[in-house]
Amino acid sequence: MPGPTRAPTLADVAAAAGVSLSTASLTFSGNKPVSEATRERVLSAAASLGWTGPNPLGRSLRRGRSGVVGIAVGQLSTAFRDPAALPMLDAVSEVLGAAGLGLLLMGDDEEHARLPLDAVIYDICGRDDWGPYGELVAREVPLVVVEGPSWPGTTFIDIDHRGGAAALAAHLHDLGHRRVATLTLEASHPQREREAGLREVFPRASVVGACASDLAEAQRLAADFLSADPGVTAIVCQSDVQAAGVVLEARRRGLDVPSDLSVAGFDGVATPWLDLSLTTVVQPLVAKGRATAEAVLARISGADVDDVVLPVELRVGDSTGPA
Amino acid sequence: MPGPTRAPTLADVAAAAGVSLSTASLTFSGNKPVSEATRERVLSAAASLGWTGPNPLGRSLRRGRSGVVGIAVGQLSTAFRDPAALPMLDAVSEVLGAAGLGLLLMGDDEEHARLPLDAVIYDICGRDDWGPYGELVAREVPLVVVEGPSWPGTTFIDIDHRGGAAALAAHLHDLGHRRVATLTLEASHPQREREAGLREVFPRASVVGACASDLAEAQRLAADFLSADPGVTAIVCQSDVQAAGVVLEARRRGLDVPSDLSVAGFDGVATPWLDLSLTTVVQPLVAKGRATAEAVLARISGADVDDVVLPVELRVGDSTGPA
DNA sequence: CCGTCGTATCGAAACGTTTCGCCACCTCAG
DNA sequence: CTGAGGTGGCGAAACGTTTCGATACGACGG
Repeated sequence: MPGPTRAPTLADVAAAAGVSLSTASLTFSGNKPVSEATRERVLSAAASLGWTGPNPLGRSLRRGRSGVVGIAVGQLSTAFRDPAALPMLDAVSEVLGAAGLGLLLMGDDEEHARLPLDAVIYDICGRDDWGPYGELVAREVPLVVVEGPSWPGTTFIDIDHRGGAAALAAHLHDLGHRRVATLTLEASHPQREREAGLREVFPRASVVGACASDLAEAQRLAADFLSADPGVTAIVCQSDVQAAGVVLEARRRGLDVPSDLSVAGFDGVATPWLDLSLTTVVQPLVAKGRATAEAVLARISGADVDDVVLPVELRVGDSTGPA
Repeated sequence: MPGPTRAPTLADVAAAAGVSLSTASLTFSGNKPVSEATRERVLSAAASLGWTGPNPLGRSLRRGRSGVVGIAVGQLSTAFRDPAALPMLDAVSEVLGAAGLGLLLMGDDEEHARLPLDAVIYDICGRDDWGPYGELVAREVPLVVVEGPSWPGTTFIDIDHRGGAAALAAHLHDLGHRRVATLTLEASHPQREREAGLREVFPRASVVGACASDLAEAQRLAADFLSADPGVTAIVCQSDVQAAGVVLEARRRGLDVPSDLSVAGFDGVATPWLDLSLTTVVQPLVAKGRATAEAVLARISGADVDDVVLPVELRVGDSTGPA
């Protein structure tokens, strides 16, 4: 009499096949050899019972792993609106997926710290700290921090913000620019490093403002700035999206880029809707994602992992020219 | 003698506090009252042992729930490049997060079906079917399909593609357009429905081509089409990003939008880099996300859930005008 | 013919939690 | 003083899997 019969378990399969629980388990895990005859008996028993493979919950408890890796990105829509986030996320997901791990989005709320996570990736460029961090450390969940500030007991994946920004600044200096302004990200590790790199060359660069990597916000800040201080010959932004906003705003006021104003970005992402190739610092997004995922895998397997700093590359486009 | 001592368990806490395992559990879950004296004893025992709350793995097995909900979106970078995806994702995440659930990204590989998932959201507009579906159904994992084709035993969340597309088409017809072309998404449920809506008004609309919701691809298709067939007065796209691509390409050829060519989109997302407000069909992205998440919650709790079809709204912008 | 080895299988013990049913005790009404 | 009712706590049984150590058995070399 069927009724609302509960899902079959491996024990049911074993019983139906007339073998022990352990043999049934081995049949599916393949961790030890099983004779062909019994293998077939077990498989057909499983099929006829409709058993669909080991229950992930039981398996997780036994193995001490859930196969789920959290990725903390702050507000989701903000994080993914930045086109730099996607190739990185893709690479992380690909490497983890190949290892059978899944990626869980950790938003703003802290509840997620109670979920079964094997490791957590911190990729919250915008912020310097984050709530559940303490709880995760206490639970000894491996932490991999991407472009974050220094924290004890975690692995870091970073890029050479400072070097890239300095190279870009040198490029502008070579072009004859002397009065330079910068549009920065909100206070954070990348913001500080990138600004420091710029100031190695232009110690007194003025500040347009600080905002997220958002076109409209950048445009607004540029509008205010250009109205007030028409004297600068170049604006260095901390993201390509910001730079695009500045370009659009400059044009709106009749300024030509780059002959009237040079504009530079950071990241090296595609901006197909802009008919101009930005001068920018290209960061290796895919390599960053891979390195992050590989650090996660290593930490999960208990290995010690060295921090990583990836190189960046200056790409000169059509948005910068002689002062 | 400390050494590499394993993490403390609730049983250790109970022993240290001199109470039974069950009492210790109740102290933290609050499922039954515990006297103030013992509560304090247990709490301080937990604190001194460094016990950081119930191990999610044990809890998951016992409760039969992991707290993780999968969301299948196909290739990640493709899915999230579409700006329509983000508000929806945000809303889903918010509602699920409030219920203590996390969102796990399921990419293209099928391994993820072996993870401990309480439910799965199918939001793969681009495709008509997907590998692990069968396995998930066999495991009786609740499935909520967003804008997908009909599948047995799943819950559907949809929008009124056809009605919206028809309303938009009527708007163009009112403006006097008679020769209309359409740029569609790749074959899928939304594509079919939106095209059907258009053909209610323009049965013989020609087809520019089909592509993802991608600016560059749309631009390329528009270029080919406009070179070959200059006779149409309006192009109806199946996404705003596509429409933006068509606008850019039309302008590149010296055509004015809307006086030389009317262009319409779908979705109602922000395109801040376009100095033109698109005529489009606005879909309620946040409501769609909320409805999806609520369906998931209901299905997880075992309830039967009705399918949902959300209304859309025509928004007339500056990209369409008299023929 | 006996000792050894390798292979296939099995039983039992984890993994860490929640919850069901029961017991002991205290209080209060009769 | 006694029985009823309520409260706080306890023991034990799940939840479903993997894996360790032991056992049975056939083959093989001496």
